[in-house]
Amino acid sequence: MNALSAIATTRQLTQRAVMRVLLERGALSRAELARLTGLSKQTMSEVFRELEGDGWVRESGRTQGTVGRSAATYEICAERALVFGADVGGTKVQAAIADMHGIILTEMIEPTDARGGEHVIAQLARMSRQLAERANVAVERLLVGTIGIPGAFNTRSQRLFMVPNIAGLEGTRFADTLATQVNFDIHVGNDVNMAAKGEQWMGEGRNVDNFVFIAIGTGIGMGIINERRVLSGAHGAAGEISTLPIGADPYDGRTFRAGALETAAGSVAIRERYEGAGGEAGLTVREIIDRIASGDTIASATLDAVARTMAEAVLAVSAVVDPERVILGGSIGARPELLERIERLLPLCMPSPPHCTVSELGSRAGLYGTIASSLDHLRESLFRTPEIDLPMPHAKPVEVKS
Amino acid sequence: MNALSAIATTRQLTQRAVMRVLLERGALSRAELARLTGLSKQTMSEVFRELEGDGWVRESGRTQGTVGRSAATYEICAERALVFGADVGGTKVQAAIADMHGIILTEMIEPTDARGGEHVIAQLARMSRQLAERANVAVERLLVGTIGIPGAFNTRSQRLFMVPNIAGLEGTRFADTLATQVNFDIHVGNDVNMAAKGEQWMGEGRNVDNFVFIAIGTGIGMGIINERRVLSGAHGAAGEISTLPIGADPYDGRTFRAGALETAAGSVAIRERYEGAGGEAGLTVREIIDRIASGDTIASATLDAVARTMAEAVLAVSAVVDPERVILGGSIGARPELLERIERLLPLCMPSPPHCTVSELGSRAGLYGTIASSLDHLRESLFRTPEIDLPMPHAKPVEVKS
DNA sequence: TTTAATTCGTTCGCCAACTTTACAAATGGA
DNA sequence: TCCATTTGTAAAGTTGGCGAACGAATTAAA
Repeated sequence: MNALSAIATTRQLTQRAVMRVLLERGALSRAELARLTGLSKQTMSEVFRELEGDGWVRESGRTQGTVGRSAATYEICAERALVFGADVGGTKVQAAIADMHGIILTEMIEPTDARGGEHVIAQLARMSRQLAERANVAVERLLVGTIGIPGAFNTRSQRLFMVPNIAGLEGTRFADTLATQVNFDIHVGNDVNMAAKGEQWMGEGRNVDNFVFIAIGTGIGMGIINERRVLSGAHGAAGEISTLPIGADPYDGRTFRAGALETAAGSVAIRERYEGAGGEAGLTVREIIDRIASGDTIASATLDAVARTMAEAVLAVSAVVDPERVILGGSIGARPELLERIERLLPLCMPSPPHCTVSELGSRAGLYGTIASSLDHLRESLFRTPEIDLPMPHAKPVEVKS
Repeated sequence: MNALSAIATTRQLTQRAVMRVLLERGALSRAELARLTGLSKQTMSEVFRELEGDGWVRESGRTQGTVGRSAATYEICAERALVFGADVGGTKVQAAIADMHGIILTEMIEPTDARGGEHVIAQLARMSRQLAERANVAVERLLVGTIGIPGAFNTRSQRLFMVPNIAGLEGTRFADTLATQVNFDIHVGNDVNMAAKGEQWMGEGRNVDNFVFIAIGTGIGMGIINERRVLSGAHGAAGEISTLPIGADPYDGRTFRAGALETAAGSVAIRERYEGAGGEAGLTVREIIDRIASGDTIASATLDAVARTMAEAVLAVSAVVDPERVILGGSIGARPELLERIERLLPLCMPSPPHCTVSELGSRAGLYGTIASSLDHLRESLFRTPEIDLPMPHAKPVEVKS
């Protein structure tokens, strides 16, 4: 609490309280808001004068039909503050901008700039400008952006690690660099974590406080939502379950890099397993799974084996973080044939298996997650009551006196 | 923000800010505090008059040696609010009370009431009274208590589950029942989580934001500290790693109850393995490990195998929650012979293993954890700035407009 | 159509909490 | 001894919010 602020914050607090309620409940009259917040009507009038002056709210109509004088209702100017989100993959970039309600105004997809590094960053900056232009809004309205990337962003060092799929980003201060080019706050997250966040916002994870999103495709990754928040771990590597010691010997040198689980259940493993069991060579995983319907027993057995491994992975994950639900995604994870098998196997290896489903948002989960994350940060910065926090050291000397 | 509060909170906020700084920095003068908080000297004087009147602070001395008039310094009356902590095990109960600084005033140990259920609850209530009496403080000063229990406490239903070691507690509303008998807030946590919290406060987990505490004894359990907070999971079962599918086949009916990992690396498994390999029958695990020093190769090989399994468990845990550090505890986990072996094995199965250590607090970790947890709750209720929170619904309809 | 009841939103007077300015009191150093 | 410096209090002013009262608007009832 700095000089002058002690009192000045009071008004800020009430403004924020009003904005929060308004964002939640939609259009409301001043009198209703006074009742909801416990503030007085006069205060409410004054607060609204200020908020309206700053463009945060506007009159939206009048109440009718009830006894008594009709009231003016106010609503949030949702486009007063906008957010940017982009899901950067090895091949394509999906990006969008949304207003404070999370309504997506514009969205676009283009191939990831193959030159990587600075070029990708410049590409993202350009896309944010283009999206604003197309939506016909001032770029200055963009206040927060979140980028999902297949890699680990170390929040302490502010550097990106483990980004094999995009050239020239390893070890860069990605967020800072981009932030200087776009003039708004940038947050960076792992793409699978973002997909999990997307499912939390708009998909199978709605109203679920603790769940995991497992993406099974070329690689295997997981995003953990714990108490409604993304769990990142010490180095931003939480959920990197490709290395789980399941399905293959983790001490084997060949599994060291890709990880035991990925070696056993990734798409390469599936093809090898299928071909090794006498299946036709050269098929994609999608084609192999498609063949199950037409009675290909080798394909079926292959998927059985994968399911058995993945069920063990679900067991392992449940043992550690105890999710309420498991959402499967990715090109392989989204297949109902796999879900079926996993659901059959789980009760055989654990007493109370978590509820399993398939991703609701598919390839859009990551993009939605970046928007959701941006909205979180936006609301946090706009509406959170500021903590008076000098860090409170936790460890104090203990003397046992008796 | 409820009725009437908007104004009333302002002074509360400043009082809390002052208390926080004072708790952190120790004795300070009013002028110093004014500078630190940014509030004016007069406000500070007034706030101190109030705090002193309520018994929260007292004059502790005067500054000397500096230019200018000497100032009166104030300190927190640490014994103004006390906390209770108890670690309930199958055989014994460790309990203590501490002041606001975490200084333990009294502590005691007694056998767990074998009749279980209500009797254990009554025992805890009595112990809290006895401890207060012995420390010569009024019981009314006790404001918060935390109980560590080998089981899972479901915060939603407020009921205890999976408490095989203490009779008559399964499914009870433990916290509520105890709270009515003691007249202060009661929080309940898993004993291993509490041990982790203890290590965070006073042991190997100091200043480590993300770590896990693995207890290896008769059973195997884990407490996860994520971003400085205990990670509980959806059903309070996070960290129940005895069921990890490692070291034994999880689909095997025999491992279904105890869990694969525990079947492979618990104390029963160690004895069986040792005897199965031709070791002397009837030894305790402690004795088996002790024999390694005197050249018992069977004992050494037995522990090698356990270490190999536990290293895989560490790998699995790291893959999921990415801890910065792993702390080993429990009668077996605390043995340096095991740590040595695990540390040798980890680099063979994972690229960047977490730092591993042995518990610093040993059997006191759990008790310390309950005290730390109580202090957290106490400080939260006394000093946290209240959030104005009508829950902010996150999911809003999205319309893709373009 | 008139009147009553009800609700909205503003004005007025007041309070609580903080700030700035001013100043007396205490203290170490020149 | 005097002075610069710092502490702590007093007085006056500012900001934000509250309750009461009241006019305005609107529906319900007479």
